[in-house]
Amino acid sequence: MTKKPTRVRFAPSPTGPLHVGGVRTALFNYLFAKKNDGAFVLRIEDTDKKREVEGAEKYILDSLKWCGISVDEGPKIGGEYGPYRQSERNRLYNKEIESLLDSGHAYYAFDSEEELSNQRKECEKKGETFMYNWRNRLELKNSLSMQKKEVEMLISRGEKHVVRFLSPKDKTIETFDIVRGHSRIDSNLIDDKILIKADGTPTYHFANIVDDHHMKITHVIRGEEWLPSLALHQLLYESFGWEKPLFAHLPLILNPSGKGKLSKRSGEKSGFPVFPIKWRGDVSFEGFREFGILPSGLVNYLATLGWTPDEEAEILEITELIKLFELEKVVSAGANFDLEKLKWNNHKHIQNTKDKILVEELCVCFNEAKSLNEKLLIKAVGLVKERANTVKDLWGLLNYLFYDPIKFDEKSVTRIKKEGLEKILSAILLQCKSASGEEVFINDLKAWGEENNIGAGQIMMSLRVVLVGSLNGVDLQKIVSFVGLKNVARRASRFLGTNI
RNA sequence: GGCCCGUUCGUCUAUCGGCUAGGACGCCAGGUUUUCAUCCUGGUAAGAGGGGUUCGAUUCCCCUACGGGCUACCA
Repeated sequence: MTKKPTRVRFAPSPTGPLHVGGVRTALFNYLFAKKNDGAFVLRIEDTDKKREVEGAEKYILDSLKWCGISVDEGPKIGGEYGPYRQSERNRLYNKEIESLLDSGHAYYAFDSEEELSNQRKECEKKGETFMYNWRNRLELKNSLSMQKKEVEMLISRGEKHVVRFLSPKDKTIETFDIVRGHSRIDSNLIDDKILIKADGTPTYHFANIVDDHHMKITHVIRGEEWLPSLALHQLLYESFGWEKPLFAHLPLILNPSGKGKLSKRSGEKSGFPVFPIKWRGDVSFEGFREFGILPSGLVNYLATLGWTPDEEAEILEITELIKLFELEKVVSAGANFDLEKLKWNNHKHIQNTKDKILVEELCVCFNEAKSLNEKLLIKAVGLVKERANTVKDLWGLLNYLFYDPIKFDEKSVTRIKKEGLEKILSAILLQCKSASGEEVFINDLKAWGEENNIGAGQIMMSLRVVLVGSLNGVDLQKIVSFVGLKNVARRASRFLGTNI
């Protein structure tokens, strides 16, 4: 038997910016596809035109691209099984619903939304849940309870109607999920879900099954929020007589406190974004990119949230993640989002990233960075990057390499305000004028200290405060070499002017 | 409310019945750094509770508790 080629899909609906939960779902699909030499399909589930948000589809594409997740088939990219927007596949859904109607697995229903919502409210009053299924379908307005002629009449008259799935009675549905294993569901608890809405468009449940089948999807990897409808989906496959794909439901990403799904609000509360890149809509939201997170860092962190590679390595590029990925090893419990660990992960990725690329990302975060000399900026980034957790950190870390300190840290200043400070400062100024050059600046200064009986520590700390504004920063000789003697002299006289 | 899923250090997780419960983040301490950070070393800290099954349960089963998800002509 020849194995069918692996095909997975990521199927977001364009109702707003894609959030990290979605990014992780896409990532797991992608890793699984690439691991198995398969195809990663992007399908836009835009069946609900009311909720569609302009720019969302582009945002999804841009986000995936930024993360390094390449799409094999999808809108704009094309592919053998297109179109890849559900709104462009209505003909297919219409054709397929006919077959379910013919086989008796689906039926027409004429109840208005208002009627149903009233029923729902009444049930609620009694503490019950309204369910459209075997219990009550014969008391409602549909092609099962009405005469055939009447139904035909209503339809030919253009009466508003939906198509519902006829869920079976007294059946046990055995479901299988790669991360959760086997489960049994009582079909009596399933309702007659609407398959085709009154406007003629399909609902998620229907379009999803039809598309997965026609797009030859072999593995459905999606969020846990779909687990409750797994039985329904299996029933739908059976009704069509189609072979069903394998399912894997990913655990949800919870907010840092573990209470509830990670949301924009919970992110804001904890001070971090939940979107990959900047969203420009009616309101704009910052993304992880603007927050200073590298795509490789985000991808690495997200991949290990709910999955651990066999190897001990924790810092992995996407190509390595592909090699190690195993869907079977995905954990089943939800995971709290931990900013600290993301930052640590990102710190490691910064070390592995070329300075030039870091500068590009830095310019995304700070407009001001664009006005600096690129070559110098690259050099500066190389000097400070080992201290940075985020790209944004770099800016604060390299500031003193380009700008004279404006403020002097009080604590640092008190620490250097000792006997001999003025002498040190004049020595520094004098040293700047000497012809021996900047590369031996520190050595010469040390020698001067020895001759004058002033400790090297005091000299170095003083020079540091003069140059940086506080007791922080990279190796002093490196700073001197970077800024040049002219700047050292200016900073020293400025310090003299403001602090002495 | 009903249904579904889950529960190991504060957090992410390892363990496929033998455990002195391992690793990572964080935190703390020490070392390196004539500063700070990085880095290195060490430390801290866990099986929700109760019943079974078993020679032996973190691991298998049941109950309870807690948490999450779903319950739309949204996806």
